Amino acid sequence: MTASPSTSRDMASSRIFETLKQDLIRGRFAAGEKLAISALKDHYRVGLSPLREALNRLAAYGLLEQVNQRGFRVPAMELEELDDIAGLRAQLECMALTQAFQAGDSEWESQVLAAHHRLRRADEHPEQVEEWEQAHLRFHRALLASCGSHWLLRFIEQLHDQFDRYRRLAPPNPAVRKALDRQHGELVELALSRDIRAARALLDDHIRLSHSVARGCCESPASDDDT
Amino acid sequence: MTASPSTSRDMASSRIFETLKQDLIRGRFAAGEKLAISALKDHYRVGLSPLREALNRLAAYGLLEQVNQRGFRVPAMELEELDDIAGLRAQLECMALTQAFQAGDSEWESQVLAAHHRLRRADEHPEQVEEWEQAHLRFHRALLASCGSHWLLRFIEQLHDQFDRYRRLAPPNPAVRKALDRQHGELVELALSRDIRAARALLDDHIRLSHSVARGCCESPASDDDT
DNA sequence: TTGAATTAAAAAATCGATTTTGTTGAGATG
DNA sequence: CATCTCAACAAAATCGATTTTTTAATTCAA
Repeated sequence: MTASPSTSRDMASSRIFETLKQDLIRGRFAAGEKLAISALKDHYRVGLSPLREALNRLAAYGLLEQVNQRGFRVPAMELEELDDIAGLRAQLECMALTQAFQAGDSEWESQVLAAHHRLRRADEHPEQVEEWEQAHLRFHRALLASCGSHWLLRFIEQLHDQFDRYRRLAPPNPAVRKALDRQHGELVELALSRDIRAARALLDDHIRLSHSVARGCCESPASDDDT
Repeated sequence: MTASPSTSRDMASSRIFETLKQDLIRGRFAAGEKLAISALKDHYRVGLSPLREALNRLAAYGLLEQVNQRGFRVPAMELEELDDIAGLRAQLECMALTQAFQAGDSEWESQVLAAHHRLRRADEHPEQVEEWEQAHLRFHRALLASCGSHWLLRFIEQLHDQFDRYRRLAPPNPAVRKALDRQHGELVELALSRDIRAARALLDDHIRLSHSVARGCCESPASDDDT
């Protein structure tokens, strides 16, 4: 983790927000589940006020739904919505990629290379899923970082989080995963050579391929795991 | 207002959220201003908990900034950001327009016509600014409503709110306003005839023109007005 | 037996008070 | 004279209790 230089310990509400956000993306809660607030309070060992503030933020972000006078629930997962998310993600990321290639300087190139290196390292430890997930997110972030549009990056991040919520539920597919990994390397090369056309096509393919994997999320009986 | 059939009175936090959202977009607070929470509490006559929940939602939505341990502040207004917002808005709305034209049925056509009619009616009462603003927002919403992408519409709405925050601060320009109004009518015609190419060009122009007006937000000494 | 009405239990939303943290300015120190 | 320290203050964040609303269970009448 590159962030938080010990000087800035943040509020309880921010901590619980991050924790809940990750748990929602990781699929720790069932889709459509109604969240029992006092149960969350006990489980995460936080007070009611910070917890409710975090829930409100998550609802505004789209990772929870707030129903009038009856609390919060985890959004349902529907293939139709996944298709929407993936399609829009492809369009927005291709848009950002073009701008990133046009505006990117050598500092950007370095960051992309560095992020890719960390991703490959994370690949070597398949047991540390969360490390890989973080490195993967950061690689895609680095690739588009120089696009110059704060709001575009913001929306892409939001879509990525939504997308991952589906993808993480889908059964892994080693063959496809290998192809996806290869594409990461190819994206780096195309970034360095500033081949916009080829890179757009590749990124579009990349998201499409990942999308096809994520679509498996609604089949398997969600074999649970981990900590 | 078409919503809320008396049966569903919503929570204090939702009410204060809507009120604050509107006040932020209308420019009732100075850009960069730090919000004094207890002052807000007194002014809006609400408790601390619902108020804080509303502030958290607004921060997640992008209409406020939350600073670590020192409360909330109104985001600064920068021309650079306005350009970002307007540019992205143009791209996303043109994207949505294309899809809306392809998927729109006769019900959609009716809604567009109806929304346009209300907008023209609102035009006749220049003193009721808020009525016009609402009708205007709803017209643009209706035009894209049939695009089929929940998330695209969501982002467009968010950008529209951000854009209006700048536009509302800019001095009015009756000549340009007239041109913009004319474009609304032309958009309706192009929608009915499904002329995607022309409509895209027109919508792009429309946003660009509105953008040029909004850019005046940083010059004038913000002569205040209304209620 | 069904179904509307009542009420008891549970959960969410809100309030008022407390704790924690950041800010300011007076006085001490170099 | 500038800078540092520390107390007093102000503001934000959090807690625990109360109020409001929903949900479920149960009763009573048709």
